[in-house]
Amino acid sequence: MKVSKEKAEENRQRVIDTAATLLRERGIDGIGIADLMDAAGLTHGGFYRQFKSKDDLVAQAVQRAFDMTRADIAEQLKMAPGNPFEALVRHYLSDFHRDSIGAGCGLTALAADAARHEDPALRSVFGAAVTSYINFLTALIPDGDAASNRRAAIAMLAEMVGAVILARVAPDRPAADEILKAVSADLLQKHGKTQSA
Amino acid sequence: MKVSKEKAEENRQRVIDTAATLLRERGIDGIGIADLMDAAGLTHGGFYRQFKSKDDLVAQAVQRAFDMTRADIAEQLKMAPGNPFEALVRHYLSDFHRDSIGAGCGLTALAADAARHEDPALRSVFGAAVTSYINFLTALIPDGDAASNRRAAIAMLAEMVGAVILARVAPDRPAADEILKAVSADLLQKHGKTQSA
DNA sequence: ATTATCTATAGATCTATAGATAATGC
DNA sequence: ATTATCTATAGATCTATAGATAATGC
Repeated sequence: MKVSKEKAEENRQRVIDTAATLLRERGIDGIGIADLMDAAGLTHGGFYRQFKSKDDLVAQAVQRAFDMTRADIAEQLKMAPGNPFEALVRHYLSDFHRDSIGAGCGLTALAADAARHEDPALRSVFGAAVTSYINFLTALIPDGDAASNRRAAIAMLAEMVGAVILARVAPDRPAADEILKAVSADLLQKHGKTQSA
Repeated sequence: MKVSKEKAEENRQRVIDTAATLLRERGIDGIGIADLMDAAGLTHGGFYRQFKSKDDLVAQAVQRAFDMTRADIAEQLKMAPGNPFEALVRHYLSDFHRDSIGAGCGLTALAADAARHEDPALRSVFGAAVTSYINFLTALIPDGDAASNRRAAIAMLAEMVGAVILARVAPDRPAADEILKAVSADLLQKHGKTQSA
């Protein structure tokens, strides 16, 4: 039953990865420790040697989700070196992002959940993610001076997060498509890019 | 123990009203029927004579939340007859809206939750709310032709919903203020209004 | 000897139902 | 007689813990 230290750490990481996905898919209150450990291939009794509490895991798993999204975005931008702004907009507002809650941005999946939870570690992870997104987008906007770029970055982040959330509850597929396309076009136009059809 | 038909209907409405608030505050999985009925001044056993299931109540309560927000917005616009667009933006992006999840727009409080629930009645309520918001905002935008106004309305809704959600998980109060102010300024500027300081 | 994981369970929830009660509405 | 609400409970969860087990790491 016991495994090597190395394997134990690997198991712990797999629990965090599994939770990062399942939490986004089902919400913080929507996944229990037994189901989660089962999905990671372990029994639920072993959970409390690796994590202090469910809140402890949730904070770590949400951090992991943001780290994975950040790496994913960096990779996407590397694949489109000429126009990182447009690449980001198209990636964030893609059908894939709308349809893959468990692999998508933690702000779209869990920010409303997090706003209700008081755990300081979790709140801190979300606060840092918002700050980090705003700084990242500010640097990506080519238009003007620092203050107006920061303002535009905040508006852009709100618009993208809102668009994905709304697309996920739109009445049907065409309505969801319309939301993502309208917001893509708005952002690309606002920052001086010609929109494609 | 039994009450009049009139009183029973009043009790049922109070349960829906109570749920409309508590669901927004605590999330769909965050409030149980016992607590809910207790908050409405009834015992939880009586619940199932009035509602088919928890899902049944949730759909009705979320509809009630949207109805209340719609009435609230109508009242706000009536108080600022000269400039309904600006009045809406300032109202939606107010500190009050950010701090009052239980009285605020259902899209900011529960859309991410709803995206995970498969109950058709609930999905239908959200789909209708998105459609209704878009049509309402389209009529409010003064700028141009129907197609571009609709696109701008979608972008505006996404931006406002995203801004309130982000402000609720911002790292601190100044950061939350900055988000609401930046998005207010962006929307008022975009549609030809001079922003006030 | 230590410890990562297991089985088993405590105690607190949760949704939903059964049957009793007592006031309404005929 | 009907029925809105009550008390009580079934059965399924949930978080967390206790103690056993067996492989690692000394």
